[in-house]
Amino acid sequence: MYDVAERSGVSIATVSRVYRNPDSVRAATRERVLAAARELGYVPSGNARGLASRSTGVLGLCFPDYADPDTADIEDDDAAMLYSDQIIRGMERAARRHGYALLIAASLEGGPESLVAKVAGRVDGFAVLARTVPTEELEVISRRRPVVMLAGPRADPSLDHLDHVEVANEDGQYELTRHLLHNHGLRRLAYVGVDDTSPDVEARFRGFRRACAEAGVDIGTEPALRMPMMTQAEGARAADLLCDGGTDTGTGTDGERPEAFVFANDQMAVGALQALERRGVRVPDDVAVTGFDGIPLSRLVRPTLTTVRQPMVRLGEQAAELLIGRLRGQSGEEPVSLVLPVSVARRASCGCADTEPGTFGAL
Amino acid sequence: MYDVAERSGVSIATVSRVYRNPDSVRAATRERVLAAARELGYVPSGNARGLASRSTGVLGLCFPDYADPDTADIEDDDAAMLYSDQIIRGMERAARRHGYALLIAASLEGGPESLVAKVAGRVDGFAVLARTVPTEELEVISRRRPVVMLAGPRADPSLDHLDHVEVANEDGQYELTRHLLHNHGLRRLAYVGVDDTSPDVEARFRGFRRACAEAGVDIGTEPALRMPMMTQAEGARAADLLCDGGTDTGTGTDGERPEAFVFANDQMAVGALQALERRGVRVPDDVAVTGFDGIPLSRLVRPTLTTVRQPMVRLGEQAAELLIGRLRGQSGEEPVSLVLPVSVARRASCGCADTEPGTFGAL
DNA sequence: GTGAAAGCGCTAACAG
DNA sequence: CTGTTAGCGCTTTCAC
Repeated sequence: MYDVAERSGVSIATVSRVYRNPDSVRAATRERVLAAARELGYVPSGNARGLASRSTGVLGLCFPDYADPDTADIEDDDAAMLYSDQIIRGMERAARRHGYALLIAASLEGGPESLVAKVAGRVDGFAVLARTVPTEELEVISRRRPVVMLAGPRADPSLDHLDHVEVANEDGQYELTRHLLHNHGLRRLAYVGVDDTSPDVEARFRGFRRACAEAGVDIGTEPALRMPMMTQAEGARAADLLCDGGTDTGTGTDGERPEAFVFANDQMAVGALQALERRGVRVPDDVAVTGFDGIPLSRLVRPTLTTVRQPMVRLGEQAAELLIGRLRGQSGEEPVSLVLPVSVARRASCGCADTEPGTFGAL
Repeated sequence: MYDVAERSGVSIATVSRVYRNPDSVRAATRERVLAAARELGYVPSGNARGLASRSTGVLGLCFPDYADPDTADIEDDDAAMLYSDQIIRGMERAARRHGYALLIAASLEGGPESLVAKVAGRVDGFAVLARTVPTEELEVISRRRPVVMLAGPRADPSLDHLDHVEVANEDGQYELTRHLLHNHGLRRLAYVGVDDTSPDVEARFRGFRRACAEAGVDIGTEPALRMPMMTQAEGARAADLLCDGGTDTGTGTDGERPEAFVFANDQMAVGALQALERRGVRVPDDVAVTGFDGIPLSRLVRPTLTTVRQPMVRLGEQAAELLIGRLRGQSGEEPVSLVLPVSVARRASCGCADTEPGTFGAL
């Protein structure tokens, strides 16, 4: 910058002005500066800028490196769009609309200084996919810049002051379950959750229970099954267990095979479809299967999977909007908490005709 | 940082050491510092750090905001994974492996200071999707930091010094065309390109020509058709034109409908499938249709689309590796140029049985 | 092992 | 409209 100033015969202040506020500089001067900059190959230092102006014009996003090994190599992993990809997309778009760029990093452990801290130090504010970052670290960081939590509701009270966006897990599962109950007249439903108690999954289960309770179907207070992980492999295992009557908790089935397997996510449901096909159990004729999430894979499997679609792109957009609102000092003091609506995708695996666009109709 | 130093009774130099090189500080001191930092909610400033150490630990990526309006709202645009998404994924992963974060921004016009410049100023090096950034600007920036071009080959000689990675467009199209020629015995092939001459598309067409020439099929030196854009709508229009004998250039068909429509990308091919269905022309019985890219949609349409799959995730990974190599001062002076291999996906639209995993087999 | 001091490259008043 | 002058918060020799 000093060189540019010298070469164009002005002060560094003027060079600075040319970039930050072009109109405040006489056109001729401006051209001279720009020309010098071009000749010198001048690239303004974002760091120095940020330091001096205490703001970076960058938003951050931390997400888990969620690579389910089961799906990792489908199509060289080209086709399977993960949550994080969609959130990234939404957030980048919204950020860009407001002139921000997006810094992304999957969480990674580290010494006293994790990648999160590194990201945090380079952005004006950032979003975190729930449970990606140690609570304590988040707490510390959130004292200095706006942070919004994504998807997982405020698990920890020490994080209650954070803004937060999630999807309607409970309502979605409730609607789906009602569909099974009322439209398909099913009664013996088995819910498959996960050991590791996740707020999202618990909310979904609550929706399931509520629907069952309203229909007078007793399914107990616990999922029929809790698997250690929410992967395809575990989904397949769950299906096997359920078929073999390996459980009698909360299915209301007394060992009989349930009429519907209600999975806490699509991954497991897809694994189940696979296992059922292997065993020769027909879906949906012999048993209905449902998932949750609406991942692209859910439309690729046969039968197509009935599920609850989450608006992940919107999630990312909302995160950016919220952060930018905070940065502008709008959105008062109160922490904001948004719940994005979901929609039930009725497809073949519950016995519906798959009328959904997509196979070709969408084109 | 000064506060942390004071509170823990050390100098700022020591605080700095605790974060950058923990082992150079006595354990007791270190703990004291860390505790103070926690109490104060200290978040190291990435900017100040970068300024002082002249490096950011961040890689950048500029991509076009490629939102084909035709596909934009499929499934709330949740399902359609764009190129950029895959490249982002690959690049983030590779960057992370080496301790870098990734700063992303879709290109956007601006005053003297575009978003690109902003990104450039905040990263140690970055990748650019071809034709996303004005050549001149790139030239200037690349004098200061490593830049790698993605996908589009060195269009401009002033950019010849840049590293660059692309996919085997020509070979891919060549293989696909040979398949049509030899395995399906087709002769009257029509290639559909685009007006706006793109290096990728030209390379693909060269592959097409080469295969035709080798098989003794004359198709002239120009694509049968060049559409203004590579969208579904244009693909549909192209199919109509071809069916109506609206061209007699280079099809070798003299107005008769060609036996195969070879599209320069999947988008157009998908649009064509749609148009053909409308007209009652059966694919592949009446005419074969092929695309290029291997977008997820190509597996969702019926018939599934025969195409050439590009390894976009690898592209992103390579970009990151290349940059990091440069930053480490490895990879000598010479610009590196990589060509990633592609693979032909033989699916239903060319008359092959779609044996490809994915519908269920992949699970 | 720890402190002191000199910048890193830019922005933002404040004068002129 | 343009120049002067302080820092912004950290890293980094170089002493101690």
